[in-house]
Amino acid sequence: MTLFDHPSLDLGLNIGPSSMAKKRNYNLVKDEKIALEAELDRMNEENKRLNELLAAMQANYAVLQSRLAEFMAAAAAAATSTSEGRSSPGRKRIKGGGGESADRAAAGGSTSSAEERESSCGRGRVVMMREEEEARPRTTKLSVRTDPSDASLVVKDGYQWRKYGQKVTRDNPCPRAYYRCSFAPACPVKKKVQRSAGDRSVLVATYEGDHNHGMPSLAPASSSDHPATGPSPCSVSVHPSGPTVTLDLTRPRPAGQDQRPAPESPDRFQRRLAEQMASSLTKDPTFTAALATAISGRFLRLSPDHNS
DNA sequence: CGTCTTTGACCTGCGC
DNA sequence: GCGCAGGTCAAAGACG
Repeated sequence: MTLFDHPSLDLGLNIGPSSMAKKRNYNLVKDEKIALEAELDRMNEENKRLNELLAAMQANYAVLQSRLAEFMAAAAAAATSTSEGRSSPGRKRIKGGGGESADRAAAGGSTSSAEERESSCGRGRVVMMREEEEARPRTTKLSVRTDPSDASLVVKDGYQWRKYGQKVTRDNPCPRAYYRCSFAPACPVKKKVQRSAGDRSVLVATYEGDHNHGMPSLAPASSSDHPATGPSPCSVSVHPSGPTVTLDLTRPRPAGQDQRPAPESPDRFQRRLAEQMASSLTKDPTFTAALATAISGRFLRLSPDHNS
Protein backbone atom coordinates (compact mmCIF):
# COMPACT_ATOMS: atom_id res chain seq x y z
CA MET A 1 0.00 0.00 0.00
CA THR A 2 1.38 3.42 -0.92
CA LEU A 3 0.83 6.65 0.90
CA PHE A 4 -1.70 7.67 -1.72
CA ASP A 5 -3.84 4.67 -0.92
CA HIS A 6 -3.75 5.25 2.81
CA PRO A 7 -7.23 6.29 3.95
CA SER A 8 -5.94 8.52 6.74
CA LEU A 9 -3.94 10.55 4.27
CA ASP A 10 -6.88 11.23 2.02
CA LEU A 11 -7.43 14.78 3.17
CA GLY A 12 -10.74 15.37 1.45
CA LEU A 13 -9.54 18.53 -0.22
CA ASN A 14 -12.15 19.65 -2.72
CA ILE A 15 -9.92 21.70 -4.95
CA GLY A 16 -11.52 20.99 -8.30
CA PRO A 17 -11.09 23.89 -10.71
CA SER A 18 -14.45 24.03 -12.51
CA SER A 19 -18.12 23.38 -11.68
CA MET A 20 -18.35 20.98 -14.65
CA ALA A 21 -15.64 18.84 -13.24
CA LYS A 22 -17.29 18.95 -9.83
CA LYS A 23 -20.57 17.78 -11.31
CA ARG A 24 -18.89 14.94 -13.17
CA ASN A 25 -17.19 13.77 -10.04
CA TYR A 26 -20.16 14.32 -7.75
CA ASN A 27 -21.17 10.68 -7.54
CA LEU A 28 -17.60 9.58 -7.22
CA VAL A 29 -16.99 11.99 -4.33
CA LYS A 30 -20.23 10.94 -2.66
CA ASP A 31 -19.24 7.29 -2.78
CA GLU A 32 -15.84 8.20 -1.50
CA LYS A 33 -17.39 10.16 1.36
CA ILE A 34 -19.54 7.22 2.40
CA ALA A 35 -16.56 4.93 2.25
CA LEU A 36 -14.52 7.35 4.33
CA GLU A 37 -17.27 7.66 6.94
CA ALA A 38 -17.46 3.90 7.20
CA GLU A 39 -13.70 3.76 7.53
CA LEU A 40 -13.82 6.46 10.21
CA ASP A 41 -16.42 4.51 12.17
CA ARG A 42 -14.28 1.43 11.92
CA MET A 43 -11.21 3.32 13.12
CA ASN A 44 -13.16 4.79 16.03
CA GLU A 45 -14.27 1.32 17.04
CA GLU A 46 -10.72 0.06 16.82
CA ASN A 47 -9.45 3.04 18.78
CA LYS A 48 -11.98 2.31 21.49
CA ARG A 49 -10.91 -1.32 21.66
CA LEU A 50 -7.24 -0.34 21.84
CA ASN A 51 -7.95 2.13 24.62
CA GLU A 52 -9.64 -0.58 26.63
CA LEU A 53 -6.72 -2.90 25.98
CA LEU A 54 -4.28 -0.20 27.06
CA ALA A 55 -6.18 0.44 30.29
CA ALA A 56 -6.17 -3.27 31.05
CA MET A 57 -2.43 -3.48 30.40
CA GLN A 58 -1.79 -0.51 32.69
CA ALA A 59 -3.78 -2.16 35.44
CA ASN A 60 -1.79 -5.37 34.99
CA TYR A 61 1.44 -3.39 35.06
CA ALA A 62 0.52 -1.78 38.38
CA VAL A 63 -0.44 -5.14 39.90
CA LEU A 64 2.80 -6.76 38.72
CA GLN A 65 4.87 -3.89 40.05
CA SER A 66 3.33 -4.11 43.51
CA ARG A 67 3.78 -7.89 43.52
CA LEU A 68 7.43 -7.51 42.60
CA ALA A 69 7.94 -5.01 45.42
CA GLU A 70 6.29 -7.40 47.87
CA PHE A 71 8.39 -10.28 46.64
CA MET A 72 11.65 -8.33 46.96
CA ALA A 73 10.68 -7.23 50.46
CA ALA A 74 9.91 -10.82 51.38
CA ALA A 75 13.32 -11.92 50.16
CA ALA A 76 15.03 -9.18 52.17
CA ALA A 77 13.08 -10.07 55.30
CA ALA A 78 13.91 -13.74 54.86
CA ALA A 79 17.61 -12.95 54.55
CA THR A 80 17.45 -10.77 57.68
CA SER A 81 15.76 -13.48 59.69
CA THR A 82 18.37 -15.96 58.50
CA SER A 83 21.26 -13.83 59.68
CA GLU A 84 19.54 -13.10 63.00
CA GLY A 85 18.03 -16.49 63.72
CA ARG A 86 20.83 -18.86 62.80
CA SER A 87 24.53 -18.46 62.75
CA SER A 88 25.55 -17.78 59.18
CA PRO A 89 28.96 -19.28 58.49
CA GLY A 90 31.29 -17.19 56.41
CA ARG A 91 29.52 -13.98 57.27
CA LYS A 92 30.82 -11.46 59.76
CA ARG A 93 28.76 -9.23 62.01
CA ILE A 94 27.75 -6.19 60.10
CA LYS A 95 28.71 -2.71 61.14
CA GLY A 96 25.80 -0.49 62.11
CA GLY A 97 23.11 -3.15 62.54
CA GLY A 98 23.56 -5.16 59.37
CA GLY A 99 20.46 -4.05 57.50
CA GLU A 100 22.33 -2.92 54.43
CA SER A 101 24.38 -6.02 53.91
CA ALA A 102 21.34 -8.17 54.51
CA ASP A 103 19.70 -6.32 51.67
CA ARG A 104 22.70 -6.96 49.49
CA ALA A 105 22.53 -10.66 50.32
CA ALA A 106 18.89 -10.62 49.35
CA ALA A 107 19.69 -8.84 46.11
CA GLY A 108 22.17 -11.61 45.42
CA GLY A 109 19.16 -13.87 45.46
CA SER A 110 18.23 -16.17 48.33
CA THR A 111 14.73 -16.05 47.01
CA SER A 112 13.81 -19.69 46.83
CA SER A 113 12.66 -19.96 50.43
CA ALA A 114 11.36 -16.45 50.73
CA GLU A 115 7.79 -17.26 49.83
CA GLU A 116 7.39 -20.16 52.22
CA ARG A 117 8.85 -18.10 55.04
CA GLU A 118 6.46 -15.32 54.32
CA SER A 119 3.52 -17.66 54.32
CA SER A 120 4.57 -19.21 57.60
CA CYS A 121 5.36 -16.01 59.45
CA GLY A 122 2.05 -14.25 59.15
CA ARG A 123 0.98 -10.65 59.38
CA GLY A 124 3.62 -9.25 61.71
CA ARG A 125 6.28 -10.21 59.21
CA VAL A 126 4.49 -8.37 56.45
CA VAL A 127 4.36 -5.17 58.49
CA MET A 128 8.09 -5.42 59.16
CA MET A 129 8.76 -5.96 55.46
CA ARG A 130 6.81 -2.83 54.61
CA GLU A 131 8.88 -0.79 57.07
CA GLU A 132 12.11 -2.16 55.62
CA GLU A 133 10.93 -1.39 52.14
CA GLU A 134 10.31 2.23 53.04
CA ALA A 135 13.69 2.61 54.73
CA ARG A 136 15.64 1.19 51.82
CA PRO A 137 16.26 3.32 48.72
CA ARG A 138 14.40 1.95 45.72
CA THR A 139 16.55 0.58 42.93
CA THR A 140 15.43 0.21 39.35
CA LYS A 141 17.26 -1.07 36.30
CA LEU A 142 16.95 0.29 32.82
CA SER A 143 18.52 -1.16 29.69
CA VAL A 144 19.03 1.09 26.69
CA ARG A 145 20.25 -0.07 23.31
CA THR A 146 22.79 2.35 21.85
CA ASP A 147 25.13 2.55 18.93
CA PRO A 148 27.95 0.05 19.68
CA SER A 149 30.50 2.52 18.28
CA ASP A 150 29.38 5.10 20.82
CA ALA A 151 31.73 4.65 23.78
CA SER A 152 30.07 7.19 26.05
CA LEU A 153 28.27 5.97 29.15
CA VAL A 154 25.39 8.38 28.82
CA VAL A 155 21.76 7.39 29.25
CA LYS A 156 19.49 10.32 28.43
CA ASP A 157 16.49 10.02 30.72
CA GLY A 158 15.46 13.64 31.07
CA TYR A 159 17.22 14.30 34.35
CA GLN A 160 20.47 16.17 34.92
CA TRP A 161 23.33 14.02 36.18
CA ARG A 162 26.78 14.81 37.49
CA LYS A 163 29.42 12.15 37.12
CA TYR A 164 31.46 11.62 40.26
CA GLY A 165 33.37 8.45 39.55
CA GLN A 166 34.23 5.65 37.19
CA LYS A 167 35.49 2.21 38.01
CA VAL A 168 36.34 -1.00 36.19
CA THR A 169 34.63 -3.88 37.90
CA ARG A 170 35.75 -7.45 38.02
CA ASP A 171 32.85 -9.09 36.21
CA ASN A 172 32.80 -6.62 33.32
CA PRO A 173 35.74 -5.19 31.32
CA CYS A 174 33.69 -2.11 30.51
CA PRO A 175 34.01 0.65 33.12
CA ARG A 176 31.07 1.56 35.32
CA ALA A 177 30.19 5.25 35.63
CA TYR A 178 28.69 6.74 38.80
CA TYR A 179 26.28 9.67 38.56
CA ARG A 180 24.40 11.83 41.05
CA CYS A 181 21.31 13.87 40.27
CA SER A 182 22.51 17.45 39.89
CA PHE A 183 19.16 19.10 39.28
CA ALA A 184 18.37 19.49 42.99
CA PRO A 185 21.27 19.74 45.46
CA ALA A 186 19.54 17.57 48.04
CA CYS A 187 18.30 14.96 45.60
CA PRO A 188 19.48 11.56 46.89
CA VAL A 189 19.17 9.70 43.58
CA LYS A 190 22.24 7.96 42.19
CA LYS A 191 22.74 6.22 38.91
CA LYS A 192 25.25 3.61 37.78
CA VAL A 193 25.77 3.09 34.06
CA GLN A 194 27.68 0.18 32.58
CA ARG A 195 27.70 -1.62 29.27
CA SER A 196 26.24 -5.09 29.37
CA ALA A 197 28.95 -7.74 29.51
CA GLY A 198 27.04 -9.87 27.03
CA ASP A 199 25.95 -7.19 24.59
CA ARG A 200 28.21 -4.13 24.34
CA SER A 201 25.54 -2.17 22.55
CA VAL A 202 23.30 -2.28 25.61
CA LEU A 203 23.77 0.25 28.40
CA VAL A 204 22.47 -0.86 31.77
CA ALA A 205 21.54 2.00 34.09
CA THR A 206 20.81 1.27 37.74
CA TYR A 207 18.91 3.97 39.61
CA GLU A 208 18.94 4.21 43.40
CA GLY A 209 16.44 6.22 45.37
CA ASP A 210 13.60 8.58 44.47
CA HIS A 211 13.86 12.08 43.04
CA ASN A 212 12.60 14.77 45.44
CA HIS A 213 11.78 17.10 42.55
CA GLY A 214 9.99 17.07 39.25
CA MET A 215 11.40 16.08 35.90
CA PRO A 216 13.57 18.93 34.59
CA SER A 217 12.87 18.10 30.97
CA LEU A 218 9.17 18.82 31.50
CA ALA A 219 10.00 22.43 32.20
CA PRO A 220 10.14 24.57 29.03
CA ALA A 221 13.46 26.17 29.94
CA SER A 222 15.40 22.93 29.92
CA SER A 223 13.65 21.15 27.11
CA SER A 224 16.95 20.78 25.32
CA ASP A 225 17.79 18.03 27.73
CA HIS A 226 14.79 16.05 26.71
CA PRO A 227 15.78 12.56 25.72
CA ALA A 228 16.23 12.53 21.99
CA THR A 229 17.74 9.07 21.97
CA GLY A 230 16.37 8.12 25.33
CA PRO A 231 14.14 5.25 26.20
CA SER A 232 10.87 6.62 24.98
CA PRO A 233 8.32 3.84 24.77
CA CYS A 234 6.90 5.28 21.56
CA SER A 235 8.50 5.97 18.22
CA VAL A 236 7.01 7.01 14.91
CA SER A 237 8.60 6.45 11.54
CA VAL A 238 7.49 6.78 7.94
CA HIS A 239 8.17 3.85 5.67
CA PRO A 240 7.36 3.54 1.97
CA SER A 241 4.37 1.47 2.99
CA GLY A 242 3.05 4.22 5.23
CA PRO A 243 3.59 5.73 8.70
CA THR A 244 4.44 3.22 11.39
CA VAL A 245 3.93 3.77 15.10
CA THR A 246 6.08 1.56 17.25
CA LEU A 247 4.99 1.33 20.87
CA ASP A 248 7.33 -0.80 22.92
CA LEU A 249 5.44 -1.60 26.10
CA THR A 250 7.89 -4.28 27.11
CA ARG A 251 10.49 -1.66 27.89
CA PRO A 252 10.57 -0.20 31.40
CA ARG A 253 9.57 3.42 31.73
CA PRO A 254 12.19 6.10 32.09
CA ALA A 255 13.50 6.56 35.57
CA GLY A 256 11.53 9.61 36.50
CA GLN A 257 8.25 7.99 35.63
CA ASP A 258 9.21 4.54 36.77
CA GLN A 259 9.92 5.71 40.25
CA ARG A 260 6.46 6.99 40.84
CA PRO A 261 4.54 4.25 42.61
CA ALA A 262 1.12 5.29 41.34
CA PRO A 263 0.50 4.50 37.66
CA GLU A 264 -0.51 7.28 35.32
CA SER A 265 -4.18 7.70 34.61
CA PRO A 266 -5.23 6.41 31.18
CA ASP A 267 -6.20 9.91 30.06
CA ARG A 268 -2.85 11.38 31.00
CA PHE A 269 -0.98 8.50 29.43
CA GLN A 270 -2.96 8.82 26.19
CA ARG A 271 -2.31 12.53 26.02
CA ARG A 272 1.41 12.02 26.57
CA LEU A 273 1.43 9.28 23.94
CA ALA A 274 -0.34 11.52 21.45
CA GLU A 275 2.09 14.35 22.16
CA GLN A 276 5.05 12.08 21.62
CA MET A 277 3.62 10.75 18.36
CA ALA A 278 2.85 14.23 17.08
CA SER A 279 6.29 15.43 18.09
CA SER A 280 8.00 12.50 16.39
CA LEU A 281 5.96 12.95 13.23
CA THR A 282 6.60 16.67 12.88
CA LYS A 283 10.30 16.17 13.50
CA ASP A 284 10.59 13.44 10.90
CA PRO A 285 11.58 14.95 7.52
CA THR A 286 10.38 11.86 5.67
CA PHE A 287 6.93 12.33 7.14
CA THR A 288 6.70 15.97 6.05
CA ALA A 289 7.92 14.97 2.59
CA ALA A 290 5.33 12.21 2.41
CA LEU A 291 2.65 14.64 3.55
CA ALA A 292 3.64 17.12 0.84
CA THR A 293 3.57 14.34 -1.75
CA ALA A 294 0.12 13.25 -0.57
CA ILE A 295 -1.27 16.78 -0.82
CA SER A 296 0.23 17.44 -4.24
CA GLY A 297 -1.01 14.03 -5.36
CA ARG A 298 -4.50 14.99 -4.28
CA PHE A 299 -4.21 18.21 -6.30
CA LEU A 300 -3.17 16.28 -9.38
CA ARG A 301 -5.94 13.72 -9.05
CA LEU A 302 -8.59 16.44 -8.92
CA SER A 303 -7.20 18.39 -11.84
CA PRO A 304 -9.24 18.12 -15.15
CA ASP A 305 -6.38 16.36 -16.95
CA HIS A 306 -6.51 13.47 -14.54
CA ASN A 307 -10.31 13.25 -14.38
CA SER A 308 -10.97 12.79 -18.07
C1' DC B 1 34.37 32.03 36.01
C1' DG B 2 31.31 28.36 36.82
C1' DT B 3 30.29 23.74 35.67
C1' DC B 4 31.47 19.27 34.38
C1' DT B 5 34.63 15.31 33.54
C1' DT B 6 38.63 12.68 34.57
C1' DT B 7 41.26 9.90 37.50
C1' DG B 8 44.14 8.45 41.30
C1' DA B 9 43.60 8.05 46.17
C1' DC B 10 40.94 6.84 49.88
C1' DC B 11 37.15 4.51 52.53
C1' DT B 12 34.34 0.62 53.72
C1' DG B 13 32.53 -4.00 53.80
C1' DC B 14 33.34 -8.75 53.11
C1' DG B 15 35.87 -13.23 52.69
C1' DC B 16 39.66 -15.84 54.18
C1' DG C 1 44.49 -8.68 60.28
C1' DC C 2 45.06 -8.65 55.40
C1' DG C 3 43.69 -8.37 50.72
C1' DC C 4 40.19 -7.55 47.38
C1' DA C 5 36.46 -5.16 45.22
C1' DG C 6 32.97 -1.69 45.00
C1' DG C 7 31.90 2.95 46.00
C1' DT C 8 33.18 7.82 46.93
C1' DC C 9 36.13 11.93 47.31
C1' DA C 10 38.54 15.70 45.58
C1' DA C 11 42.15 17.99 42.92
C1' DA C 12 43.23 19.12 38.30
C1' DG C 13 42.06 20.10 33.80
C1' DA C 14 38.74 20.98 29.94
C1' DC C 15 35.12 23.55 28.14
C1' DG C 16 31.71 27.06 27.03
